[in-house]
Order: sequence, then C-alpha cells, then structure tokens
Amino acid sequence: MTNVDAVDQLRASGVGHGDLVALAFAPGVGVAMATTGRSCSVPAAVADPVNVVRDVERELRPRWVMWSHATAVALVDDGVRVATAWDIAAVHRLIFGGGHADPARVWAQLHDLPLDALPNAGPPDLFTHAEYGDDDPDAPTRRDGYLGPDWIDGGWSKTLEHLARWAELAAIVAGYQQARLAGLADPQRAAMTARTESAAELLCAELSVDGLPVDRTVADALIAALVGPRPRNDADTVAQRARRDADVLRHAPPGVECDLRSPEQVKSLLRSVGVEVPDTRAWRLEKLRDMHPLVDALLTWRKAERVSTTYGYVWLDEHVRADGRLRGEWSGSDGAAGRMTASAGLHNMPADMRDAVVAEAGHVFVRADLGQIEPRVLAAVSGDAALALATLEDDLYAPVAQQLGVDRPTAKVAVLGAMYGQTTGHGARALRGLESAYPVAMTYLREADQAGQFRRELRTYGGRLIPMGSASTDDEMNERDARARAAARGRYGRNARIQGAAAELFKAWAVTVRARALPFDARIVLCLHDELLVQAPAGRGDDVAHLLDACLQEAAHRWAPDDRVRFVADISVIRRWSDAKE
DNA sequence: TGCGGCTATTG
DNA sequence: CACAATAGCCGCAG
Repeated sequence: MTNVDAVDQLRASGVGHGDLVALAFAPGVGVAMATTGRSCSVPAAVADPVNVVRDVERELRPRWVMWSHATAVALVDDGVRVATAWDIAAVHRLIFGGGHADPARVWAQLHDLPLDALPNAGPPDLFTHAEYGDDDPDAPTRRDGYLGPDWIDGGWSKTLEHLARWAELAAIVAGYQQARLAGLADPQRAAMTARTESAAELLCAELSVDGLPVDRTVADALIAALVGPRPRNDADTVAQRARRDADVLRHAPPGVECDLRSPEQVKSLLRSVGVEVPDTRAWRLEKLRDMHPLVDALLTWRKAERVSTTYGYVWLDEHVRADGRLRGEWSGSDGAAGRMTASAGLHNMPADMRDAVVAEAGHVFVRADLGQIEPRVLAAVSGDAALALATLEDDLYAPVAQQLGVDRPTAKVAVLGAMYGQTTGHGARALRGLESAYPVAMTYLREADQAGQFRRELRTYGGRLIPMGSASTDDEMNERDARARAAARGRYGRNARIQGAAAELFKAWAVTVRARALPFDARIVLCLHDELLVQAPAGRGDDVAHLLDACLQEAAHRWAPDDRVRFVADISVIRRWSDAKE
C-alpha cells in the first residue's frame, strides 16, 4: 500500500473536504484509516507512516477522527499538523460530562451499559473466565457488549491489523456520537461545539509539544532575587532552607520550636507572641503585620518558600528545556465546566515571573484578553435584551450601575455575586436591583441554581453536560449538612453554566486564531481562560493584532449568531508577557 | 502510599 | 474571599 493508494481509495469511497476519516497511529508500527458508510477500510504501512497522513491532509483535508488527543500529540511530534479533527474523548466529555473518556468507557456509555460493571483489565478471574471464557480473544467486543479489556490493552500498538480495527471502531463510535448530539436540545449547536472542542484538542497537542518561550537567564535572576543563588548541592539546599527558617524564628520567644510548614504549629507560634488567629492565611495576617515583627517575617518567608518549592530552580530544570521552552501537558476540557487546563505552572505562574516570558529573536508577542467575558456571555446565553444593551459599552458595569442606581464597584460585585451565587453581604440590595433590571438573565442563573440543588441534568449553552456527582452519601448527612451541600451545588451549577459557556466561546476564538494565523507564521503559545498569547514574526505584529480582533468577531458570530451582544478584547503587541498594560 | 486539609498562585 | 484550576507540604489512616 502506498501513499497514493491511500488517497485514491479514500477519494474513491467518496471522502472529501471535511468528511470523517478515522485515524489510528502508532509510531514504529504504522497508520490505519477507516471510514464508515460502506465500511471502506484503508490500512497503510509505509516506511514513514506520517507521510500518508500528510498526503491525505493535503489532497482531501478530511476531519480526522481520533480516540484522544494523544494521537494528535504523536502526529505533531512527528511534524504533522492537521486542520480539523473529531476527538472522541473530547466529544465524550461534552456529551456525558466529567473527565474520563477512555475507549472502554466511551463504548459502554454510548451503548447504555452500566459503568460499575465495566470489565477490568488483567488476568481473568474465575467469574469472568466462566462467563466469557469462550469469547473470541481477537474480537474487540464481548458477548455482553463491553469492549474486551485484554483486547484494549494488547491491541493499540501491536500490529497493523489491530490498528485497523481501532480505526474502524473509531469511525463507528464517531457515528454514534453524532447520533447522540442530534438528540440534544440544540443539535446544530452541539455538533458545532463538538467540532470546536476537537480543534481545541489539536491546539492543546501543539501547545504541549511547542511550549512557551522563556528566557532562562531572566528567570534565574528573578528566582535569585527572592530565594538567593542556585544551591551548589543538596547540603547547600538544606543550609539555605535552615537560614530562611531561622530568619523567622529569631523573632520568637527563646526556646520556642516550630515547623513553619505546619499550619497548626504556626498558629501556636503566633499565639506565643500574642497573636491569636483562626487560621494563618496571608490575607488575614496581612492586617496584623504591625502587631509583631514575627508576622512580617513569616509573610516574607511564605513568599520565598513558595518560590523555592513551586516556582524555583527545580521547576525551571524540570519544565524548561535547553531550547528555552516551558512545556506542560494541556487538556482541552478537564474540569467541571470545560475550561482548558495546563500543568507545569503555565496557568498559575506568579505575575512577577512573567518578566521571563520573552518572545524569541525576530519575534513579538501579540497578547489579547477578553474584557468582562462572563457577564457578556451571560447576556448572550440567557438572551437578556437589557443586559445585551449594556454590553455595547466598553465598560459593561457603567450602564449596569446607572440602571441600578449604585456606584460601579457595587454593581460589579452584584453582577459577579449573581454569577457565583453569593446571596449575603453588602451586595444583597444591589442583587435585588438586578432581579428587576435584568429578569431574563437572573432567571437563567436561578434555573441553573435549582438544577444544581436538585441534581437535575444541566448543560451549558454549547451542550456540555455539567457533572453533578452522585447522591450516594446524602443520607449519611444530617439536615443542615445536606442543605449546605445542596446550596453549594446550586452555586456550582450557576457558575458552571457561565464559566462553561465562556470557555466554549474562548475555545471558538482560539481555534479560529489557530487556523487564521497560520499564513502569518504566527502561533498561539499560551491560552489562559480569557487570554491568548501569540508569537508572531516581528514584522507581522500589527497584522496579527488586527487578526485577533477579527477572529473574535468571527467566532462570536458563529458561536452566538445573535449579534446583540458585543465582545471586546484588549490587544497589544509586546516583547515580553509582563509588558502588557493592565 | 493515598487522601483530606491548609496554603498560595492564577483567571 | 463566592466560582474554577494546579501544586506543594503536613498529618493521619491503612
């Protein structure tokens, strides 16, 4: 089988631009492709299997069905980047909620098979042997309908025949998923979300492989300023640590021992100098800084300790490679509401450390962040005409404040409180104002709250199921605990619907930028919930800046064709991440 | 060794 | 100090 054969066979079976072609890929073994319909299966083994993918992508540009974004990572590792995908794991998380989406689970849930009877991998015990001992070990499915665990474990990368079966299964599963999406409240929009989420997985694969440009020299200097020079050996590490501890403990009464890393002991330590606190959180101690020199020393110690344990030399060595790129694992929709997540500190890097994130030679960063994204999203998904009117302003809170007859900070706290589920405190009166000014939006939030409290099925605007957990522990709780939990679920549902919809819009924007930025040789290097960092050739900075705004308008229109809601982005062309004005 | 609690960082 | 996340260390149970 040659590359040309693969293209011809796919073309002959009617595959064109955007049609689904399932792909199974194992480095060193080969690549298999499959389409559904007339069960046309095209396995191919050549010297360099990714060339087949590259050729088919160029000639036919199908939508590649993959079991998970691990396939995309393997492709990107081998230098192949495809335009579009149908990521089975991502679509599964959309349809069924939650984070787990391995093939066994995906198959079972699509067939309405109970998950608690999911067969385990490993050597068969007496029971399973008696029950399924005469199942065909080479067939993927068992007589009870589940995927066979031994087939799954042994089947991924062993032989080309197995790869072909995986590709065929993927094509079938994608079809089942499309049928499920067609049964949701808004099938068109759910299918669009599935495509967007899949493209976001491709972006995640690229982010994982490409990494974020970091200037090691700057990073080293920043760390040195906070915790001192890089320790020469383990003994040096211990000595530096002891010295930092001693700087705090010298303020304690003589003879008082304390492990500063133990909150309970720190509380005792504080008590020994006359400072009584229920916990030792920084925001609480901040107000007591002047009460005793020990408090100030402790807060300084905490800062340095944080850097040395989490964002220090160890972190740099572990995640920044010789090419000056900080790499973490990216996930397109981990978490409750479907936000992107990243490891290696990419999403919670201390602001000071952003000085070290510098565009590479001959390049600039184009940074863009969405303004007031959550209230704008609320206006869009709820269809509240009055709130939509407020989004026409650059600062949405200004007209809201005017409407409510309160100052801007109060209006902001009230709106955020409504979305997070705060019902007490200073914003309570303004909250009632919101009810009468924006009843449609407030009803939308209240319905999400109720759904959460009563564990009713709840989906985001784009169709993602918001996982509610199980009710199994409810009876073990007393009345008050149960009510508190229900209230927490209410806040969770309320927020997940907004945060989740915001994540969907953000991803629609990001994948649009991914596609449109290619001709400019610009690449997204970081996604941060409402912020994009793009690296572009130095001469293209302004072009890409305009592109980012155009992509936002395009994505917003596609995501919510009701153009009454305005979305805005703050965009700047910079050399280092910290140069962006805030 | 695994897990909940506490703490800090980000959006 | 509501909502979400990652990540480290401590203390305790198994």
